[in-house]
Amino acid sequence: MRIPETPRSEDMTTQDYAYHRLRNAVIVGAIPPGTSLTFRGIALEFGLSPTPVREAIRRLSTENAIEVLENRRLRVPEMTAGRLDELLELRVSLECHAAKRALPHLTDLQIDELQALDDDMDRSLAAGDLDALTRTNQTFHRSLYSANPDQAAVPLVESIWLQLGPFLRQVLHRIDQDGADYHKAILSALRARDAEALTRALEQDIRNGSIQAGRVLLDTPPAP
Amino acid sequence: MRIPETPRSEDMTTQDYAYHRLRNAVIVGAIPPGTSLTFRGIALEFGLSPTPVREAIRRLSTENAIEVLENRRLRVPEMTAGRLDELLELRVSLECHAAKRALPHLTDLQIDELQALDDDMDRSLAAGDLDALTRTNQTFHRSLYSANPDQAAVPLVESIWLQLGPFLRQVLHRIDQDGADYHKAILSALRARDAEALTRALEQDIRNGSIQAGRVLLDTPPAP
DNA sequence: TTATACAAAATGATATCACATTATGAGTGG
DNA sequence: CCACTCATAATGTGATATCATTTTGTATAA
Repeated sequence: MRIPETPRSEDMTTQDYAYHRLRNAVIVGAIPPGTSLTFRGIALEFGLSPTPVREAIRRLSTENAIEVLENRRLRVPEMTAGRLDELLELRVSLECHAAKRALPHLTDLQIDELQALDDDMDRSLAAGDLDALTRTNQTFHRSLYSANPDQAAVPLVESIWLQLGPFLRQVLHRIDQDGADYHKAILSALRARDAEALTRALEQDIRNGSIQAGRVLLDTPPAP
Repeated sequence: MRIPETPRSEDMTTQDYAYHRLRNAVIVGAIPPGTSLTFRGIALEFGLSPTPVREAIRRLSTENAIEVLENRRLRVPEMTAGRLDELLELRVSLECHAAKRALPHLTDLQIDELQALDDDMDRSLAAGDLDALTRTNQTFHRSLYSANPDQAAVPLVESIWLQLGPFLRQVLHRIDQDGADYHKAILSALRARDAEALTRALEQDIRNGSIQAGRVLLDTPPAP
């Protein structure tokens, strides 16, 4: 097992570092679902003591990104067709709700910033940098919902992203084939302050990944 | 600061005990929002070492039940009118979604069990046991959504419950005045397999607490 | 070959300790 | 009465050690 390294700023706590490194590993699919992990193994690989690693993993297990089994093993949960459908419908429901409630708070300046993020994504796609694409896509959605100053949905959405992580990642290289860029539709809806069009575009943006992810899931049944 | 004790079974891990005891304290409102806590203070009060307490609090902060500030202090977040509204609308959106997706999986037997839980609540209300009422109410909702075998919404809903905890608790003694029992309406909608009526009843059930909580919030502005 | 038993190694959990950082409060000067 | 300084206490963090439990691998028996 090889977990990608991530940058660590000097004011970052060890526990935080372990959390972000593991989180990133889950999102980019570096830990295949079902892989058996141990606290001590991770601590050894990270060159840390078990204490901060345990705290990091407890946080991730609270977010349902990692399962803590009773037999002293940790793993990224397996995906099933039913769970995938459930997570995606939850995403649609939650993110449409969050977007609708953010809309009245959005300033023109903020829409410009979202536009810039979308341009970044176009560049990442052209450059074939899927990691950056994933990251910026999440920033795009997060920024949108965060326009609502009392917003409480983002942490929940992030938990779902974490659970979908490995699969959406696998699917990204197919999405560019699709060509349909729903972010453009989202941006026009924002500019027009059209809640109806906004949720329609967002729903398509999410469901598009859904269909593709479904295909990937069917192509790669879980190992026996 | 006095944190109520909670039962601890012998197979329960220390960290789990600390988590559940703190969680309960938040839900029953034993820790007033804004109260300043420390890891070591809690460890001392619980008679435990700081390590498992830290893990427990990290879990709770991931669920947004407790804030970890940079100035070495922990606290239960203050409630504002905006945040309350946000949390309640999120509850409506999320729980209606979860209920709709649970409905096709619900068996008659499971509906009977929900009916029994509702009867329990009536008894708790008559006996004036608000703690039991709170607990059983949550069990009612959780059981409903959990009928969906692939359900992923319950952990998210629980996070919102935790954030609303102290306020809904304060409000409970007013709700019995109201007399309207939306759980009865929920149960008939379930029996009739009527998704429309189900979400309507659920929405009212949640919003009812909403209105009452709003009043309480206005009655008790945060300390200066 | 398969099943069982058992010893050895690995693991999770948690208390303790050491260290750097931060808060606190008394004392001082304005 | 207020602002500032600074020594002391308190705190968060993380490494280490210990213990009970579980897993694992090997050897023995069927």
